Amino acid sequence: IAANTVINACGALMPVEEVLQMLRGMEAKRHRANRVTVNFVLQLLVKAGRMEDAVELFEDLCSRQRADAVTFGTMANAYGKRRMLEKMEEVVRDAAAVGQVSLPLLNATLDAYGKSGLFGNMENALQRMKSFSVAPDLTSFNILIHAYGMSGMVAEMEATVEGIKAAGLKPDSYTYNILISAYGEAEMPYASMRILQEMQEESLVPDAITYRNLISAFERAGDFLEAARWSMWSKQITQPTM
RNA sequence: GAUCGAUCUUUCUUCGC
Repeated sequence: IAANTVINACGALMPVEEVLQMLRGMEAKRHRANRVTVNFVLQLLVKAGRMEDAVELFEDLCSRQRADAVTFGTMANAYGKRRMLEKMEEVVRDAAAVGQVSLPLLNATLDAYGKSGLFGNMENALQRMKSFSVAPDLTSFNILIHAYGMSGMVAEMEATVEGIKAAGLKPDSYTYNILISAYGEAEMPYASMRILQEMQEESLVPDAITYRNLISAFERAGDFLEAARWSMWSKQITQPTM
């Protein structure tokens, strides 16, 4: 009934316990929580750091064939974020077994391997997408760029940026913010600045993250004057006079 | 029956481990 709506609307503000009780209450009364609601609760548990409860719910859903692509994606990401990579792969296998492998799930695995510095696994995960007949999207590319950038693998990163165009996609604000951060990490702040220009040429609006990344880039390179300059500039931009 | 909308994936910060 309306309990689905209540959970979806208020779930984020309610104690997790209450949400769980409500969900169980619905099951007890044979009111079936819909798939979105169940997935929403699963995500709540994950965000609350209650992996044990999340796993319990997940396994319950699996055993009753009620796990869908979002369910598997949520769990794969949860394990990936915790760097429980073998568990994550189990989820991928489970999802594959029932034909519920999604692009977000695969992207979550890319990110997990990338952030773990396991570039070989990341490449394999990328190749694996083909076997699921899934094409990498812009998020996939952003994940790869971030992974290479944060590890100072500038050549690989730039090759991946080329791949975006080759795939017929266009970089978005995430891409540019990641690149600005990456060149900063590599102590190439003027390359970061170039990226900001490109971003503006594409009519994308730099946000607070953009400026923070650029400021850090100059700070890391020891150019505190330029950093201060951008800091003042960003304050003017992001706090327009009223 | 189809499609769309609410739930999963990527950038800075804070906080946890």
